[in-house]
Amino acid sequence: MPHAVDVLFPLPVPPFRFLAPFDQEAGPLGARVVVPWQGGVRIGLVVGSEQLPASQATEYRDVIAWLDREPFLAQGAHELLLELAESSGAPPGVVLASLVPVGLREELLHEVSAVEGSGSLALPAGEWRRGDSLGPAELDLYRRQGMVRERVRRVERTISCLVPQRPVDEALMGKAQANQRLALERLWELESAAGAAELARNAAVPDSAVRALVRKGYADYRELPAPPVALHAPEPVQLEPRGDGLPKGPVILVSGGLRRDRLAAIVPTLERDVAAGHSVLVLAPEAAYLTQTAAWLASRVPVLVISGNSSDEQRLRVWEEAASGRALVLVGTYAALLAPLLDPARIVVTEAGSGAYKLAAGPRLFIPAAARRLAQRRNLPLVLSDVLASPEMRLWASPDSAQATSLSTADCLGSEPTSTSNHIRLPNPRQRLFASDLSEATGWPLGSHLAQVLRQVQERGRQAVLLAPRRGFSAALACKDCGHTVMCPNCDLALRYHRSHDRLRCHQCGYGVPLPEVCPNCGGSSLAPGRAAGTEWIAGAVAKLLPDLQVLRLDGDHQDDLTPLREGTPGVLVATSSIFRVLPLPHVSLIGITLLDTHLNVSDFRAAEESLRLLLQLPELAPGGRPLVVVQTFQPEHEALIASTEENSEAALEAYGLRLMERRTRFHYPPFGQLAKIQVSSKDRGAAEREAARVAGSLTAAGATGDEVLGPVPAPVSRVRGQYSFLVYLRGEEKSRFRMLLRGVSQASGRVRVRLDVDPRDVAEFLE
DNA sequence: GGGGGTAAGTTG
DNA sequence: AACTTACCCCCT
Repeated sequence: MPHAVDVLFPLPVPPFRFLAPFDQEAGPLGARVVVPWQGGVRIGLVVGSEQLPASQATEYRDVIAWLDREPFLAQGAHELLLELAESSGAPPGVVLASLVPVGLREELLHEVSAVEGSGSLALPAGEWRRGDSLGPAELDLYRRQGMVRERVRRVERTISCLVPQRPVDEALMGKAQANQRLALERLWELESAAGAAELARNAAVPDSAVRALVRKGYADYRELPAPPVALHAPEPVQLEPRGDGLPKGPVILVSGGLRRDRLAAIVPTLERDVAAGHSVLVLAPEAAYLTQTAAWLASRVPVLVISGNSSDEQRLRVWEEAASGRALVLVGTYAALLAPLLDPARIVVTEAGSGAYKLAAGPRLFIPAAARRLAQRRNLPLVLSDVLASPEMRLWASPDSAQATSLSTADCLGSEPTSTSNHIRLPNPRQRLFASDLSEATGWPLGSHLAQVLRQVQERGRQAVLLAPRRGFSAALACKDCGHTVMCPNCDLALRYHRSHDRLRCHQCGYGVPLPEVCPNCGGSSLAPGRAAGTEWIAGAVAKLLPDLQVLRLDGDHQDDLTPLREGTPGVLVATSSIFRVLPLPHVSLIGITLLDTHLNVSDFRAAEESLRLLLQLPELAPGGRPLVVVQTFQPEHEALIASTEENSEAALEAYGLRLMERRTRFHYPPFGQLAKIQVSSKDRGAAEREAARVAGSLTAAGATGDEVLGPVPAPVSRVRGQYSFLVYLRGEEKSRFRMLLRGVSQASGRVRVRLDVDPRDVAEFLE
């Protein structure tokens, strides 16, 4: 009987079916295959197979070649991909594309030859020719008639680059050729671009303009040899193991302490795993944490690293090394989740509550949740560590969370707030924290309390870090006469004022204009910065307050060299949250948060928890020291702030953690209820609104109640990059019913885009 | 009619 | 996503 396989591609299309030819030995599920695709070939992953009656065999095309004899990904990964697609509402191919960073887009040499007796002028029999020597239509015809044999070979890795061929000339000076001219000028500046689409993005022109350049011979593709790369080995940093390993159990929590402490509590177990010949998968939320985690682990165990920053070649090397079966610890971001580790002992998710684990594009997966599914599927122990145990972590660690989907919190709440068998609580570093009530303190953006301790920093020759909520000078420029705020032409957002460049810039779309001299609304000359201060303003205020002290800045626009601070020179650093991505500053004695309310007031049910996590992470900036923390806020009595300042912090945090759980249960928020955000956007406001109403209507028609469907409502930022957005929320108690309703939401229809986020991390945030 | 652009449809 | 086809607009 003919053997059919279902093949998944890293594209937003469903799996397609092909026939496994008799003359080739078929590989297993999870192997990669090469199949006919448009005018050429493409690599896909086998996710299913079936024996077919001979009568149906003619409907499908043949697999050209099997690339693997073993599954290409971690055991069970092909099933996990389909499961994640189902739970996230994204097409399975999109999940594949974002979780598997290697092996699916490799360059292949495709060759064709005529089947005996069917030779033609275009394709002589018995002779192999390059596949692209036949036109797509011709190849398709031969394929349909069974007249062509095909084979593929791996080729030396080269990079196909778009390079300029001729300079801009007269023929491009016309108005109609403006885009092409822009693109060509950009290409000469860049010297080469990774492809037409990339150049088009870079030069902000439609990609047809770039294609026109290639057609006219101004630019062409060139194969440049890929530079050879070695396996990247992290530089080890000493880590002293702590305790004698983790308890046994399906899910272990490690909370409290510094990141180094949590890793130190985990590392004895990893050493034992490696000694027993096993490998371990360790996940980190972002590249900066990954580097540090890998460096610590490398001092105790053999470590491999894979991240979004790794090159294709490096990832491929890591993939091969992982599959080799060597006992090692693979440290990576989401790109490591499906790596083919042969015999893993466990999965460790560091910073497991971090919002940075939420994928920002493609399927909006929350990686710790995906890791949990993988661990469950393979029956592997899962270790979750974070400074604060989130409600998700607590639920997953509760004894019967595997069955219970919308369970009562009784199991979680019933446990004593002391150490349980599967939850290691490390002592939190004692913080000296002072909440400065902005309704009492005078001065802005440096209130009187903060100013006072800053003066002491100068007097004593110490260092301070001030955390600002945004970069730039101020969040807006407004007219004092008419009240007009200068807005972005593409977005429903105020333009941010950047004083150092004398410009206004949009932080959402990148639009920028020189500082207007008069109000664009009333023509008056009373434009002034709004009160929401950014790093530039705060740095200026510090310089004014402490004229003799060096003031450094660290944000997305501006990165001062921090070496003087590391060496102990007195100074003040004004930074955004990007400070958490650089190495710690051991001499800091004061940390100021200029406005905690920006965090507290985020429109999300996790806002308080995230604010507390921010406060608890502050000691990471100066590990070993015990800096004074001054928090400016209009809400000094906020529970998150109270929880972090309690005398007996472990007990207070435990109590607060359980309160968060209880509240999420009561309001049926995730993980105790289901929540999905559906964002409908279009350049045409009316079209977006109508489509959103249609989505909400179709949910209702499918049986959703008024409690379950909320909206449509205009998005809090109603327009971004020229796209108007409306939001519909779907809530639910029972998972299967929620999934059923969600399946009815179409992903795209014409010029209106529908984007789905199951369990959103920020309920109001704009989806890219 | 040719060139540039956008929209819509297809890929097995 | 990548690519092809259909169609509209503008210029000469």
